[in-house]
Amino acid sequence: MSKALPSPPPPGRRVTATDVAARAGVSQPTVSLVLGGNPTARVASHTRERVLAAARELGYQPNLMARALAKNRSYTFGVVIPDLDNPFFMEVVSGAERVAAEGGYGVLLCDARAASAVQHVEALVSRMVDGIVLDAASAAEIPPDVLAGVNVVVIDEPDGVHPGIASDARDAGRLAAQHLIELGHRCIAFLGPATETHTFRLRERGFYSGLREAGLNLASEHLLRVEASVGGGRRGMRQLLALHERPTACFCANDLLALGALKACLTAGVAVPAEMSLVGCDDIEMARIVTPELTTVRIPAREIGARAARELLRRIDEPAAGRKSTRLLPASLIVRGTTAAAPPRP
Amino acid sequence: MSKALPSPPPPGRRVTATDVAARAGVSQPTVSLVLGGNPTARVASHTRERVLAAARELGYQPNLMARALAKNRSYTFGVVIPDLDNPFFMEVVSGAERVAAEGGYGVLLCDARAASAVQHVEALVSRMVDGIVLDAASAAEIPPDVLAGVNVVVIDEPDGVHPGIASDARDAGRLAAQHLIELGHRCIAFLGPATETHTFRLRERGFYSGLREAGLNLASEHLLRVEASVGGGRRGMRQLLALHERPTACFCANDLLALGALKACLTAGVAVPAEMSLVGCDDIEMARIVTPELTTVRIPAREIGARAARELLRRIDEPAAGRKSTRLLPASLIVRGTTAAAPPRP
DNA sequence: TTGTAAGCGTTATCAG
DNA sequence: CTGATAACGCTTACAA
Repeated sequence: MSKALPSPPPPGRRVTATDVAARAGVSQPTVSLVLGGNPTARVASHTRERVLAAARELGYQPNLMARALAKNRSYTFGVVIPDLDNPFFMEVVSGAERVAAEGGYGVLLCDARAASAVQHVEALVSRMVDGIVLDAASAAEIPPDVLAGVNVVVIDEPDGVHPGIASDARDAGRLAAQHLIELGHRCIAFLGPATETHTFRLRERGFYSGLREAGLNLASEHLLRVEASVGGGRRGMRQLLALHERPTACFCANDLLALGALKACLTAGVAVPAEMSLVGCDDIEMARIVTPELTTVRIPAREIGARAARELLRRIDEPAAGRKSTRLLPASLIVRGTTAAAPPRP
Repeated sequence: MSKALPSPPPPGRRVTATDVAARAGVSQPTVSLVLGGNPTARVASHTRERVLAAARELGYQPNLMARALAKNRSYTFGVVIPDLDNPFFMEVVSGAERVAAEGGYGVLLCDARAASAVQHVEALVSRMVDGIVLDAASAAEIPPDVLAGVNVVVIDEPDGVHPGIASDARDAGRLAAQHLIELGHRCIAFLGPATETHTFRLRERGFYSGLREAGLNLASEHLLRVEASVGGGRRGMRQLLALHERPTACFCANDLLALGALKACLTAGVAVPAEMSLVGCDDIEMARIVTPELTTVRIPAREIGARAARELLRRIDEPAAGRKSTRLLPASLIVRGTTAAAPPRP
């Protein structure tokens, strides 16, 4: 009789802390004290063990929604991404998801194509997320007041108001320019996305300044803005190939564009890299799969996602954290098969 | 004095239904009635408007956590995926996210590489998700009892206990076999992933039966199981190329493998499709980017994800829904550049 | 050390 | 039609 088990194994409902309490013969808050992981709360090891045993036997799992409501903390992040079909962003998501999961956080994924970024962010706030990873393009669409008081990290856009994790986009552009110039190219084109995000502007500027340092200029007809996708790259390159003064090299502001451009060249019978050198940016996995393999500037996508999540975690613990001086992640040139010395002038 | 506004604009906290009630001069539950979207509850249009006005002025957004707790419904789905780096799964996620978002549902993304599928599912249940989309490989790892009472849809594995959305994997394999046979190939290899999931087994079997129908057989040395990635495909094809009796064609159980195989051929100087025909499976975007473009069997990934989410939505509304007789989504052969007539026998 | 009581922001069940 | 009142499952003072 010393071991009466007052409560029967639970009915259909999920096991609650109250069930555990009943079984352990303690009050419900005591269960919360034991299992809540609150380090300041000391409880007799005697009862602690009883509670733990009861919890184990019943297979208790705390209800995170209830906890969220009580603690005003959902242990969830939101991640808003402009285009899930771009492998670059998937890597960012993947990196963020990993560190979030390790920290016990869930990740709510939002594709900004399906609904507007504003709607997504509002929904996330309604869900009491503890932080949001936002890409630059989406961030730009959001009126400042809806982001007020939200823990936000912006990817690739130091907007001055939110902390951000960014790659050294300027250097990325410059690296591409320098590489092509060293190979002897003098007539170089630029293919960029039509979106006006900071990163792409910087890649472009870095590229220009790289050209300028070598005394080169970009003919306006050699600057093309297209949709940021494989299709866009294809169309853009077709246009460049049709030009009277055809460039001998092209820097594409991201790898999808570059892959499209490569495809357009091969389809048109233009030899890469013999007649056209191509440099991409991002270094997505695909870059190593095409033939010839794509020369590109590597941006550490996974690392960006991981850092963004870590930054959110940090700011949850110490909300006082001043806007950390956005350290830039380095970009690095990866020379593969789509670049070669410029053909001799005709 | 007829328009006294009792409550000042809200302090730092988020606006709650109580704030709205105070402002509208009604009780808090009334606010809930008006904004809760409950169609059966009728409220005087007079007060309804006052409430709506107050809500608008205050910028009220209901707290979904609180709602979740009260309604025992979180308006959130979980999606567990074995490998976020496989574009096929990203498409599945993308499709699921879209219909979830349209239905007002959030999506918690879980990468089964970061943590075990069991941990992910337990975490999801703790978060009171209203449904889980689970890939076959992850589903296999999960003890049945942790899935008890959970609204689950399994991707590509009719396991008999949970509803599933699946492609016609058997037919996919058969289509590949028939295509290669029609091209005159007689010595055909198979490259599959080492994982033992239903879909891949079926693709394999369908492939065999396609061969058998033509009186062909698969030499055991022509059956290779490798890691389900580009690298795996590369290594597998290298092995095949080194064989004394080298096959003239190969069916790869997914596109990543096929792309790796293609890469291995091109690297080794083996002409595709002249000396080696390749058929992939999935039809990821990359398939159209490589040169030559990959012949493959199309599996409608996005549609699978979308249907999985729709099925969850359906089963939330009518939990009685019997295990819908998993209708198979058709696979279709997409002939592109990596297949050609078999070379004449030496 | 532990139990009691209050509260998180909703929704649901009833009286009035 | 509307307003109390009681959940939902948890955390956090505060008392005992």
